[in-house]
Amino acid sequence: MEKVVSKNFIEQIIEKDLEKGTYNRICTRFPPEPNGYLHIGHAKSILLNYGLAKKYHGQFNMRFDDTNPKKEQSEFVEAIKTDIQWLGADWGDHLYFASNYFELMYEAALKLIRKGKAFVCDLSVDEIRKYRGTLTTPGRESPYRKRSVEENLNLFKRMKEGEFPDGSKVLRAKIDMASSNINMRDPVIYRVAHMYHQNTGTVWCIYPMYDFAHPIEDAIEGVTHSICTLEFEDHRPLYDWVLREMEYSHPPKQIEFAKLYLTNVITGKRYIKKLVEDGVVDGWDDPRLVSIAAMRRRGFSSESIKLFVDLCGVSKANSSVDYALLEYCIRKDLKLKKSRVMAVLNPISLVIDNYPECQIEELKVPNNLQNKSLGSRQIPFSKELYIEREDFMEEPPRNYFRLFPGNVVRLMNAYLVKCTGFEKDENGKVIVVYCTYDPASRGGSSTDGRKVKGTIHWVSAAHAIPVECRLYENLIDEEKGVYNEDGSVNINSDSLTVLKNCYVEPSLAGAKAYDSFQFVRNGFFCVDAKDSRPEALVFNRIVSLKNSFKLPVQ
RNA sequence: UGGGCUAUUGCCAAGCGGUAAGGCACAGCACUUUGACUGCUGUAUACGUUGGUUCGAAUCCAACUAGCCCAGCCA
Repeated sequence: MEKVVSKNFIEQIIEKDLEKGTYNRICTRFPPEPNGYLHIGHAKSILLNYGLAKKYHGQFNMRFDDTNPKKEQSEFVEAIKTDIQWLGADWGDHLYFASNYFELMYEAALKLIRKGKAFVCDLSVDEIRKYRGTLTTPGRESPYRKRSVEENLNLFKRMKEGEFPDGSKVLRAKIDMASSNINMRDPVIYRVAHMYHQNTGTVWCIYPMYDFAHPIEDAIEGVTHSICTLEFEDHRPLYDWVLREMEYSHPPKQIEFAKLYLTNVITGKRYIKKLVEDGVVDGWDDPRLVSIAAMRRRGFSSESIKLFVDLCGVSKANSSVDYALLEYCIRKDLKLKKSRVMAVLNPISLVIDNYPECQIEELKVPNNLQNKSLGSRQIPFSKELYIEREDFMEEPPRNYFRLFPGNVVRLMNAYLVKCTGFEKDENGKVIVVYCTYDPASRGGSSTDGRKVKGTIHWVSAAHAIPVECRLYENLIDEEKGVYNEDGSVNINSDSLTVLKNCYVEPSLAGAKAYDSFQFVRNGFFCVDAKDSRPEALVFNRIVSLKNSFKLPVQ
């Protein structure tokens, strides 16, 4: 696997910290909120954090940031764990839940109150918003800001005891209502929410806000480098404020990097959710999406995603990576690792005139020509085959070197055949192609030194397994761009093509969990190993077929 | 004159005052049991703009421009 030679800016920060002894050993973390499925963007964060911990012999923590019961479900906790494990980010014993720190956070809040740095505020949501001011005008102090420490202590404890209804009171940090950074204008740090929490049940009815909880979570776990995305940059002063007020001895530092975007691909969780709910796609793992589950189903290996993330790099510049890079990564990873089998997606019959009527040969073929260690398999060869319709042309253009009347091609791993004729139906559509084979060319090598330029794939008609094949194109209509003015997305109506009349070689028989892939012309196909419908092998197009046959420009 | 951040080729991205790495994409050649793969070659007189400092600037300074983020009791 390729190595990114240069060091990204986070690695430079870490190395400096290690050098200066700011930290003896680093600790990173991935802190998802269990409110949905993970996607390729999260993979960048996971692999970044895990990779850093590994590279610098530190620790990687998995932590569910479950401080808001309104949005979280245990179903997502399991899905996220599955995805992260699949990606290979091993958290060892370090699996944590922010909700397990609720007691500590409560005490931290108490400490803040005692220091006179927090107060209970009775303002309503709307009032708080009005008092907050705007981007260009300072805010005004809450009338409750001057409550005594004792009163605040008393009120906050009663909030915890469940005495007050949702929305009636909040705990706020006492910072600076005139700050140019709106996050510092006495931010709410605790709210009342009488509801069931997926981890703590009904033990609590007050929950800490992200800005208060996160630095404490990091500090408790001994996280040194708290890596998050750019939109949290404005929160860093507050993150540091909490750490300072709580007087931690070796406080973590927050570092922000740019999110990963893919050109013409929907990465926003909000949009993905809508596509799932509207039935545009058939679930969170629809192969046209870039959720981890979808990519896994489509046939991406975790190694390919790791490669992709590495090649994308880490910076603070907003950018959008080309999907072609992802395709490159999966090709690169699978190329030598997997067996290549044959399948015909758009079949046309090929009859070998001089091949004995009832003869069937078992040909031994290598599983991967470039990797002999993958061994070989037997596939049947007979008089009647299926070949790809595009591999025959009645009147070939210049430089076409596949099958046409009079031309010789190699049937991959089988024989050299010469096209002798063809037959059309009443509509003028070619239905069968005739040829003769050279028995001496078994295996595909000519005996007389002839150079055969064309090689095509095939399956034995009598033995091949009929399957349904699904070709997945970009879900987005690239011509129109991703988003409309009203915020809706432009769906490509041809994003899923179901080919009913496809054939795969018999070695794939019963392969309901077949983990292999297919190399057809320039196309790269994976057999869906996770498909729950064994009657339908699903082929996922990973690489566009746009280059499958390049006619010379006339 | 609200604050914060960013700007290097079609797309990512190194570079940290000494004369523009690398990858993807693209093009050409060679090789080839799939026109793939592989190998080789080519691709920014140019670093958002304009000034300045310097023997020397993508790197330092100034001004400007463009884009992204922030006014949740979300994370």
